[in-house]
Amino acid sequence: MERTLDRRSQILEVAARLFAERGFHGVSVGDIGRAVGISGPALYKHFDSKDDVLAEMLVAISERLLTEGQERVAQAHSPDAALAALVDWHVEFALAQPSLIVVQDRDWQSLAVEARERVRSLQREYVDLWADQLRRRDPDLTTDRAQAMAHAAFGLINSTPHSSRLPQSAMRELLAGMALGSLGLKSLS
Amino acid sequence: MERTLDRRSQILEVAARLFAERGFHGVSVGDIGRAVGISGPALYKHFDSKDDVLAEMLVAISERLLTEGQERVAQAHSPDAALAALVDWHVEFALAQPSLIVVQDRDWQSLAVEARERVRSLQREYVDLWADQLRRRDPDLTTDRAQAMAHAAFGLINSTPHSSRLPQSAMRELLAGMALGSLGLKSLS
DNA sequence: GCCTGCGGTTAACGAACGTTAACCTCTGTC
DNA sequence: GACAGAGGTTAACGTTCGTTAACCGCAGGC
Repeated sequence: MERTLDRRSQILEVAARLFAERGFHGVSVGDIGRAVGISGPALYKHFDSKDDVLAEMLVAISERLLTEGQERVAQAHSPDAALAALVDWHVEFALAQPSLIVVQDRDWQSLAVEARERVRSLQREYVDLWADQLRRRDPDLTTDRAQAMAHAAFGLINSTPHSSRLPQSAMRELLAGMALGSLGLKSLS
Repeated sequence: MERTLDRRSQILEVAARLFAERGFHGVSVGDIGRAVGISGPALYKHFDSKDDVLAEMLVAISERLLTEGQERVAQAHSPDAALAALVDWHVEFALAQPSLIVVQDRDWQSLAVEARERVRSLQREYVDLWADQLRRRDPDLTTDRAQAMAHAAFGLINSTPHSSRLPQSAMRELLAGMALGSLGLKSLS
């Protein structure tokens, strides 16, 4: 069954899909309500506002990406292993939650200031998690350059919603291989 | 001076910047008018509708990316050289027109059916331009996989609006190197 | 067996949107 | 020097939006 998540989670899930398809401003609260089987203003029994739905969604993603990323880095025994673990994690997340990935880099600008700054700060920390490992591997790398490399790797991996023709396992292997290649790590196969 | 482009081009340019910042649905015709120094409905002296502005913008980008890409491939003497030329071209375009890059992959879904299909078709052709060169280089590559690789490379290169800390020439070199690395080509330096 | 509160409903609101209408002011043409 | 058209203006339109208000049914605790 599984469609008996509590309403709140169900709304978040469905709203993510709609936001990914049409953008935050392209989706009305009526659309969201209809998609979960309630109608319009009932949404306000669960959230303070439409902006709140987006905020909760984006803060949750950013936190999840960061904390799981930190854990995987902590368990790695070399910068190369850490980077491989980060790539695997990001690929896994992007393949499992393509809608969230799309919303995260398309609609964060629609957040109210407070939530926006929280999300930005978490994202910066996540970028730096990658950048630090890159600089441990190559101490000549400047911080700016390492951050730009992390962003580029995210862009590569986050492209997955744009090309869903491949089976998931093939896509996972392809994206991980390309990401490692782009960062100058030798791919396994 | 140069700010005496004809109004039409000026509107397209300014609208691209606004759409990139806030999304198509997050920008009103009043916003666009204000940004070019006229007010609201005056825009209709130059375009049939707000959708028309977006359509013209996106069709122009897609055509430009494709035709210049085709020319660069035609002048290359090997698949490797063709891919390097495509990477250089895409990087150059993304650095010169970050707003257009953002709008192109964020707001194409807001297009009316006709324009949307035209843009999609041009984009498919551009993807295949890349995919064909990848398959000439490695005949074992399936079409689906080659297309996914092209999309991933676009994602990497198109990440440039998200990280503008580096000087442009350093960014050009970084993105080109990473893109080639992701595609399995040996980078020059 | 009442009552409280959760999760719904429909109706209504003011604001903002895209667009149209009506009008004005130049500028170049015959 | 009348006139047409290009490119502006403000006022006004209908629609849609996010949100609030008022109301209702039902489950669980006392």
